[in-house]
Amino acid sequence: MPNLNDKIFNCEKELTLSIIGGKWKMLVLWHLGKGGTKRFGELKKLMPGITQRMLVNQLRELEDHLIVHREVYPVVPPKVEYSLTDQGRTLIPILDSMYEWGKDYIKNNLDEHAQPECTEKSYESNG
Amino acid sequence: MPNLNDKIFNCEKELTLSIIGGKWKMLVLWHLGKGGTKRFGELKKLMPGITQRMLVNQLRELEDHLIVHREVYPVVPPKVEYSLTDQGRTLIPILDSMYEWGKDYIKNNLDEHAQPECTEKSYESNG
DNA sequence: CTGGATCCGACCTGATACTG
DNA sequence: CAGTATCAGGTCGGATCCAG
Repeated sequence: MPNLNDKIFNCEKELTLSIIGGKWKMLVLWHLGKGGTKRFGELKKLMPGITQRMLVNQLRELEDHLIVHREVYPVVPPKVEYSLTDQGRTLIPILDSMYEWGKDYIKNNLDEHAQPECTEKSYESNG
Repeated sequence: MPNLNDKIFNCEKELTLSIIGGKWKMLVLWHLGKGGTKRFGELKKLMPGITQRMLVNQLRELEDHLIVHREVYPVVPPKVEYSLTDQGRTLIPILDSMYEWGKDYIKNNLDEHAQPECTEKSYESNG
């Protein structure tokens, strides 16, 4: 069992989990998968609760794991764009499954009259 | 967006993640899904690295979330059996996806000559 | 605009000892 | 056998300040 960053896993499921498991990683993946390439500021705007530090942090880890691509434009007002790699895109179906499962879970157990916030499947709005 | 245990989620994916996201939860789910009902001691034996405290802990959370069922037998040497609920079983396909993804990830990126430990799909050995 | 560096608190995880 | 109680360490997440 290979390890990722000096972490040992009992199973490859845990490797997968460690890649998408950060508090904000799935949200990043979601927005990138759904809206395509985004600038740092755009992502930040899309995730109201996140701090800069965390966004940079999560983005970096995703980049290290070859899930997102970081394109730096050497212009005077710095401009950096983030997008999913091909490999990152393969994660989307899993996120969708998790989204559906979570939705069902709410329906079956908590069953409150709350409206989910991520109603779009990531495939759709991307074109 | 309902919350689980006083935790707020940005999306139902995160609710799902919070249910399977514990360090040992997926392993528990895996063993229960693959091997069926198991006693506490059996689970502990199946997860060499885990401590009693953690196993109890993870099992309790899974139970609270209605993912595993806990059957207590009032006998002199205490006997407790754990099994997946119907709802818990619906999580297995997601774990399988994550397993497959992780396996591919290793193949494509780390590509070491290590042998995975969880080679069985949870469906197979259970039925 | 994008992100680095630092400090800090909360929570998760773990080792050990004890109990019905 | 199956837990509970306690104590301790480490990692994660977050606020704030600084820089190219």
